[in-house]
This record gives sequence, structure tokens and C-alpha cells, in this order.
Amino acid sequence: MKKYTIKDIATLAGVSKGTVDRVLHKRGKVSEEALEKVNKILKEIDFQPNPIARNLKNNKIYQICVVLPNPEEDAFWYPCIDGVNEAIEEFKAFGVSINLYFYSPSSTESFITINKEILNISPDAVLLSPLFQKESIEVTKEYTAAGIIVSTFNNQINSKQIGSFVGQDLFQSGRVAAKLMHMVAESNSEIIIVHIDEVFNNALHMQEKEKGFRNYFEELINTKYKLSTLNVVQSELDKSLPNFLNLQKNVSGIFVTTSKAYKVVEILQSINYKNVNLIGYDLLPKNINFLKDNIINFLIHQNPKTQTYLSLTYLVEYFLFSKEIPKQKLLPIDIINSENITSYLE
Amino acid sequence: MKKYTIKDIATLAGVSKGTVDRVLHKRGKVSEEALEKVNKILKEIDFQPNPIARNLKNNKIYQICVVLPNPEEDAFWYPCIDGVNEAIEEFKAFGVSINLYFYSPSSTESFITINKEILNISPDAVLLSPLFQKESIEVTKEYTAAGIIVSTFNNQINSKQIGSFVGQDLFQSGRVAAKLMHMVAESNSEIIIVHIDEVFNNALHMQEKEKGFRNYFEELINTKYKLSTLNVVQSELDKSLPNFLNLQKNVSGIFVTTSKAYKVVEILQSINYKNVNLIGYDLLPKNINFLKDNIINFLIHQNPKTQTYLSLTYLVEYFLFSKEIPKQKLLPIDIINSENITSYLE
DNA sequence: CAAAAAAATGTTCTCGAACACACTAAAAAA
DNA sequence: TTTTTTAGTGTGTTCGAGAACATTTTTTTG
Repeated sequence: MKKYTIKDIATLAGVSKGTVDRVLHKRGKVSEEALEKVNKILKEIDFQPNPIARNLKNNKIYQICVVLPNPEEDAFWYPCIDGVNEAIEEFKAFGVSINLYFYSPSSTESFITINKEILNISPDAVLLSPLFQKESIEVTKEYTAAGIIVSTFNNQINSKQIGSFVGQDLFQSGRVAAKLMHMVAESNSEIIIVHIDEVFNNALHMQEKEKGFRNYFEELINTKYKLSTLNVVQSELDKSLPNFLNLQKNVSGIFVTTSKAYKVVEILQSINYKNVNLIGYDLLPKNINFLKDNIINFLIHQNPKTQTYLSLTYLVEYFLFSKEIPKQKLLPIDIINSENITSYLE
Repeated sequence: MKKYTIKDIATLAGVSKGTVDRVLHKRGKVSEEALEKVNKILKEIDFQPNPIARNLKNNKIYQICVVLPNPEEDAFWYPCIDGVNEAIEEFKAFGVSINLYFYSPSSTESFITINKEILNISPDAVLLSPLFQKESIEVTKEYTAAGIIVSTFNNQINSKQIGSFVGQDLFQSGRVAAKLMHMVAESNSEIIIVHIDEVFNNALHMQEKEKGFRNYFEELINTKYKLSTLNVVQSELDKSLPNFLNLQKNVSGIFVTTSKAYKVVEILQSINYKNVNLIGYDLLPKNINFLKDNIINFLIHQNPKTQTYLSLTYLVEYFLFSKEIPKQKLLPIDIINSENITSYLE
């Protein structure tokens, strides 16, 4: 087992390493004859340039900006900070500088402002969680025009200029929730799908999950459930939910499509509403507590931390070692109950 | 943001890079005065040597040997080959050579032989899945004496000389299975724990899972299940299982502690035994088919591929970039049903 | 046919860490 | 006092890829 270098190839082909380099990088100025000789050798040995030596010469500090909704406004995003910090620690010695920026999830204005700011810094790449479709496509265009790579995670936007998307199959995740609900809910009972979001940023997210959830139950034969949907902003939940529940007779399950399942629990407890099975999303501390107490049956883990960290890894390995960036990576849909939760909290 | 080099530190401290190098590597021959000057600068800036440049100089091909039970004898190990191959592909350009060796899971002799062979090659590291306690500890001693790093995965052995272990919390995984079984099994019914293995190599594995499983049910109040255990080698399952089932009255759940749940299904189908809930381990193709057909309720994913790949990653990053190897990494206990299975099959 | 232009090829330097080697100055031994 | 030792310091080379630069060879043109 031998590791071939450009020099080895040059010797084998009977040319200088300059010529080999020109062949490898198709920089022309190579005679037909030399080209053949080098290509012959290259075909014989599976040459791969040493990524370490290549990068050493490139001697550059890579700038990556991460743009997140402010976790203070939506706790879902807190784990992403851990993911970013881990990446910062891991890659700083390699000359990668990662910076974190927040926007308000309830303000398209703040999203645009922060991206303008970043555009001025002109980093090498930007990692976005694009809540706002239209605005995200717009800034992506501008970034791409400036030669800045744009990666996204968690939320998908419809643009060919996106370098990479890391997230989950939301439709399927709805089906997973449905399958679990089917297991725990009484047959022929009523099941409620609750969408809770402050300004319906996650409209697409929630819709996809609902589609998958309903799709599962539509495929069922012999079993009938009554499904209904409640759309509500967080601040009105304490009124809407009790009202909505009053209209139903035999509710045995509630599926919360966002990370706000704990809110539902708190309200159910306040009105002393019992015997309802709950499935929600995300490992927020409050959700975890209710899960451990068997009040929430299941949580589906969207793994925001891994999404962030993985996206950054893709970018860094692309910059440092010319590794190709995967266009799309869909993470597993993790089912969490009171027993396996600890294994996900490292 | 600036990336400091040894040269920068030398300039700042008013000494030569040779002196800085001696300070950094504590190689002595530095005057009190120079030491202080350099340390002062090092304290001011958080210097981390460029891992890329460091490795380039190290110019060495690292040899890692992976020792697996032959997957032809136990299909559980097939995914590990994918993990190894992925690592081979990813790291070969970095001058890492990974080689795969098989032993027979039913022969300690073959395990010893293959390790003797590897000891002669004297690689830089060995990755073992140590089925045999005593023999594994023995070979680990020899490897360590020869300066070869030993990492393990999936199966744990009791030795301080192990560099790293990647696996799962088996006791907890048993509890996860119990929690799921509790959900699907009828109350006050009988539940069977089945251990299937050709030669009980996985005795420890299986025991831990059973302990966790029973522990969950012991903690339950108000609910009584009758738990019983069937220990059987694979070749006798088609006789033992029907006999065992005949002795029970009201079986509503079977927990298979190895990857052989599909064997149980095949036998249950052959004797037309119905209405029993099944929980097993591992994403073997046959298990997956029964899961998709809702004959197996849940599979717990032990993620052998990730275990292998991750173990190799730790070793490679240690060699290439002097990153510390985690002593122990317990992977999440993934709950798999018919809906989220696809998200785990990339 | 000679000079100029173009094409092809070879040489050298750079990146940062690491370490062998070379050098200086002061202390110890002859 | 001269030589030798040694502690302390600095310089130079190496790793492999990449590209600027230098050189040689071939072709074109006046």
C-alpha cells in the first residue's frame, strides 16, 4: 500500500510535476503526448490529492454566518446554539470562523435587516433557517450573486440556488405521529390536531405534518376516527382550546404540530381535562418533564442541534477538503418516550 | 480575527520559532527568561497549532484493523461492513488504511487466530466487537503491550486498556422495549422474553436487556403481567417456542432480545398463532418486512453501522488531528415502527 | 534564415509545524 | 590559558499541492 503523490506521477509519466498539475487542473498548455502519458498513469493508479496538503496552501480563514430566529422568542431554537458552539470549537483550529446572528421570528423586517448586514461582511457561506419564504428566496439570490454559498436547515425553501438542505420529511413525520396515535387512542374516538404558533411562521411545517397525519388515517380500513383541526396563536390558546374541546364529545388524542405541547398540557391541567393522549414535537425541558410524567405519550425529535451542526460540517468539509456538499439530507424521525429520552440528551 | 502561527508567537515574544517549539512541546533547553516571555504570549492568545500543517509533516500511513464476527453467520453484522467501507472511502485520501477481518462468532479459536495474525501486522489501532470476554481481554493486553490502540463497539468488555467504547445502554434499551410492550400488550396478560442465539455469545447483551425489561414491569403499580423467559438456540426454536407457548395461557406479547425476531414470526405463522405483540431488535431486511406488515410492532435500532463508522472516525481524528478519543459513547436508543423505518434507511 | 512569438515544460517558492542541525556564548575541565 | 562541554538559541529542511516564475523547445513571421 503506497500513497501516490504528484511527484510520483510525474516520475512515472516521465514529465515534471508542473505538467501533472496542469493536467489535473485542466489548465491547458500541455502537449498531446504529455497529456496521454499522464492520463495513462492516472488511470492506472487511483490518484487522490492529499486534502491536507491542498488545504495548507489555501491558507485562508473561512467565514460562515449562521442566521437563526431568536431563541428567546421561540425556545425551539436553543439547541441550535449548542450545535453552532460545538462547530465553532471543533473547527476554529482549522481557520474557520463561525458567527451567529438572530432575527425575530415575528418580523420579516428584522430578517431582511440582518441579512443585509451579513451581505456587507461578505462571508464565504451563510446558514439560514428560512422562516419566511419570499424574503428568504430574495436574500438567497443576493447571496448567490455575491458568490456566497447558502445552506438551509429545518425549513425548506423553493430555490435552486440553495447549496444544501438539512431537515426532516415532515409529511412522513405526521404519519409517524398518526401511527403512534392510532396505537394509543381509543378506536372510534375523536382526535384533534392543534397548530400553535405566534404568527404562523411555521405554516408550511404544520400543514405538511397535518397532511401526513390525516393521510395515515385515511388509509385505514375498518377503523374510524373523527379528526378535527384547531389553528391558534399561542396567546389565545388558553381560551380557544377549552372552547374547542367543549364542542367535541369523545376526545382521546391531541396531536400538537409544534414544540408547544407543554402549553396544551398546562391548559388541560388547569381545566382538569383528563384521559387524553398527547403527541408533540421537540425536546424542550417542559415537554420532557411531561413526557417523563407520562402526560405526554410521545415526542417526535426534530433534532435542531444535529441539523445545525451537520449543516456546518458540510460547509467546513467543503472548504477544507473540497468534499461535495449533499444537496439534501433528511434526518431520521426519532420517536421519543419516557424511557429512551435520556439516551438523546447526551 | 487573526490566526496565529508559531512564527507570530516567536516574533511577539522576541525569540525564534525553535524556542517557541521547545516551549510548546516541553522539550527543555529553554532559559527561564525565554520560557516566561513565550508563556506570557501563549497566555494572551489562545494558540492552537494548525492541525493540518501538523499532520502534513507527520506523513505516515495509519493502519487500522477492524475485527468483526462473520456476517454470513450472523446477519446482524452486515451493516458494519457498510460503515467500514464508508470510512475507507472517506479517509483513504488522508493516508488512512482500514482493513477488515472476520472471525466465526461460534469459535473462540478463530477469534484468537485472527488477532494473532493482526498482531503480526502491528497496525496503529484495532477496532474489535468483542463477543468473547476472556479472550478479548487477553488480546487487548497483547495489543496494548505492542503499543496498538484498541477500540471496541457494540459489546463491552471489562478492561481499562480499552481506548474507546461505542455502543448502547442495554439495560435502558430493555426498559424502552418494556415501555412499548406495556402500551400494546393487554393488561394482566402474559409476556414472553425470548433469547435466541446460536451459542449464547450475546449472553451478556441479552441478560442486560432482560434485566431492564423486567425492571420496568417491577416498578409498575396496579398492573400485573406475568413475565417468563425462553432461552433457546436458533436451531431449536421451531420446536421450543411452540412447546413453550403451549404452557402459557394468555400470551399477548413477545420480546425478542436479539435480531432474530423474524424467526419467531415465521414460527408463529407456521403454527397459526395470532394476536401477539412483537418487539425485537435491529433492522434486518426480514425484520423490516414484518414491521411494515404490522406483524412486528416495534424494532429497537442498535445502529451497528453508525457504531462502526463512529468508532473509526474517533480513531482517524485522533491520528490525523490529535483529537481526544471519547472513552465511551452511548448511542440513542431508536424506536422504529412501520412509519419511521424509511427515515433510518438513508 | 534569423528574430520574435507562442507553446510546452521544468523549477522554485509558499503554506505551518516539527525537528534535525548549526551556531553562539558562557561555564567547566585540562 | 586553551580546549572541551553544555545550555541556550536560531536556521534550514521536510511534508504535498499549487501556482508563479523561469527556461527550453517549437512554431510563426518579417
